[in-house]
Amino acid sequence: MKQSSLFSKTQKFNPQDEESLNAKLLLRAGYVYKIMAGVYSYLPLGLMALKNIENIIRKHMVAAGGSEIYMSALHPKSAWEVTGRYDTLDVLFRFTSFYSRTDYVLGPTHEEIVTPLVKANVSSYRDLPISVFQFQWKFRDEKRAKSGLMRGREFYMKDLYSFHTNQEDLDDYYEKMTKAYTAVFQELGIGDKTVLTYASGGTFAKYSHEFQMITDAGEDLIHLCEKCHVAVNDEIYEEQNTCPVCGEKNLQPIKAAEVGNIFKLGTKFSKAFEMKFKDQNGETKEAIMGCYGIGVSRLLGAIVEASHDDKGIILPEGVAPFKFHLIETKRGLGQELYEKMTGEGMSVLYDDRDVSAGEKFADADLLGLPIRLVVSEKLGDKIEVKRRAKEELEILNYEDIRKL
RNA sequence: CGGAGUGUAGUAUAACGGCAGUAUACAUGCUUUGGGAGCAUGAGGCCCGGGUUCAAUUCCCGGCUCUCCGACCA
Repeated sequence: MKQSSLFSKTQKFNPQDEESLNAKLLLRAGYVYKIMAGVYSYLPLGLMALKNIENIIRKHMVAAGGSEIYMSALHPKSAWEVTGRYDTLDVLFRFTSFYSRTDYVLGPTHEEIVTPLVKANVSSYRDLPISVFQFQWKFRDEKRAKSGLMRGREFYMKDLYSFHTNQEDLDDYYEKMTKAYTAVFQELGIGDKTVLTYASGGTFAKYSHEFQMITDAGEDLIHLCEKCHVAVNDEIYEEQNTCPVCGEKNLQPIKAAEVGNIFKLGTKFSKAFEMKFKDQNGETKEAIMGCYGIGVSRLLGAIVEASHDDKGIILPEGVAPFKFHLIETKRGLGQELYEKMTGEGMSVLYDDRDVSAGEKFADADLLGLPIRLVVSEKLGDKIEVKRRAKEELEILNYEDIRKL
């Protein structure tokens, strides 16, 4: 894409009413635009990055047997009355139709919607297990939105729900999902910083598991076992606690941001909605459920928190909206290379704007695309290559670029 | 929701009880082209409501907004 036709623009100054790094950088770089506290519009670069994260997650969910669906964000009050959460869930956005005086809910999560849906499509053990997932904007009336994309009132999330005939089958699938999540964060480039964390399990399990990315920008305190790369959330941690895997006593307290959460729901929702099936013996049983979430928009914020320098964002290749950022020091100089590269299917943002070279360099650092290419008169046919995450410059031929 | 702060142009900021200034971005022209270039010209602004005052962007009260701390977080 040509940068001259890119919708968003960079900003020279940090916004004065933002403290968090991800908000400052993403706003300045023109990835997002702030509407109000905890609510952002996604501009082309931000949306592309978001979709890249989404696609990586989708790939692993499909590989784990998930079927992608889309459930409405607008919910009837009645669904939430079934579980009693209409009255008890404080983050629930409720509103009333001006015309009919009907009450509605904006979906903060989808157990109340997915359970009746699966009920309508499952009647036998032969239909199970089944897992469905979706990507969707969720709405939660957070008392205090904060930290840029990290805690918003409207946020993008992947939520997957699994339904099983028995506990062992849920346990197996839960294990499978744990592996899938690990693979997702690895592919997103934050695998080293993201640890499986034991958290409160609710009524049906001893633990739930969070995937916590270590960062000072996080809200959570976890106790890390450096040997096993797992942690215990402070909310269930007690002094005598040891690593749940190896028994190590000295766990390190450290701040982290929750980027994923997997949870065994048991029969809580299948009971409420009477989501039953007939087993081999013709007996009627309630399905056993699990749910598995990943905060997609929060991940974009978390990745920026984890990967930046004083000049701007440094995006991992799987997330970056483009792989290459092509800069020309004189107008038109990069045109030919740009056409050649896009002709061969390479992902390149070509800065063809009529601005000074200095401004282009500064913007390239701010946007944080993985590989910067420079063409100039002094280089001739050669191309200067610099990785955003590194200092070194290389002067290469086109053939070398192709190998990248 | 409790506490603290904040609010001036698209963005970042300054000053002031009496014509609101600068930088940047924007428009036009010329110059320039490897680290946010230069000159000239132009357009653009005091969160809302009330009070005090001859006069309020400025002081007072209330509201709203955003940020931070806390509480909250299937």
